[in-house]
Amino acid sequence: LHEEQEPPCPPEPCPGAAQTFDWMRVKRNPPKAGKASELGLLGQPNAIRTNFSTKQLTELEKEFHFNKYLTRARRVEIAATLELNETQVKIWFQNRRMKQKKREKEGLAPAAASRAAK
Amino acid sequence: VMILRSRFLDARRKRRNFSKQATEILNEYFYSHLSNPYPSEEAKEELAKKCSITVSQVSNWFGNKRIRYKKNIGKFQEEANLYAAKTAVTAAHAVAAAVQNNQTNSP
DNA sequence: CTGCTATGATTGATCGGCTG
DNA sequence: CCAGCCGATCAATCATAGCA
Repeated sequence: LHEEQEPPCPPEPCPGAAQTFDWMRVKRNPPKAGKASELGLLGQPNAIRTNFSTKQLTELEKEFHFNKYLTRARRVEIAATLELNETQVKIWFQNRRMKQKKREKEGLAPAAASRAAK
Repeated sequence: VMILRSRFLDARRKRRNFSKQATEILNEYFYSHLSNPYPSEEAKEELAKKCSITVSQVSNWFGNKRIRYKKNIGKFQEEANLYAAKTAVTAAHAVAAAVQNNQTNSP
């Protein structure tokens, strides 16, 4: 357990002045997903989180069980079929793999928790 | 519209609030590391054990806490001061020990 | 019971680092 | 040099818990 104390005011309690640290200023660039073509108007960066339909999720899930990883060809095919861009399909698989790993890890911890304990 | 987004009522999303003490521990860590509230994987495991929750839950907690804190710093000011004071006591003990150990050699 | 806020979890997408 | 992946995180949203 480490800690690099870099406080601008270590000795002074700084009453009611919780400063603003860098992490509080972090701002993510708005999502650029979606298609500019379907937006007659450009300028407005589609900065909205895409809501996948149940049908799209079902197909993606089905494909995932077939292959955890996509080939370029398969990705293009799926993107076209589901009306999503390749990036969205690629990202979906990436997130899905992480989700899978997370599930596996948690599904095998609650039961066993005594050996390496100490 | 049925709001089919029901996601099948995510059975697992039937949460329970964490225990008062677990929240206490998490907040203590958060506010004592306010300059960088990003616990390492090891720290998360330790917190998870102390709070009797999973590492993922610790991650979720910090993720939500960071976002919500910076979204409205003012709303957490009270809480921040409360924990700041608490950790200050801990720090005071350390300082006291240091002083005591330092009084032997003073010009 | 009604309404609103607090909070844990989920997830599409971003960020930085590493790699073939 | 560059696209895809990983791991962590963000940010918005969902659904319930909790309280007046």
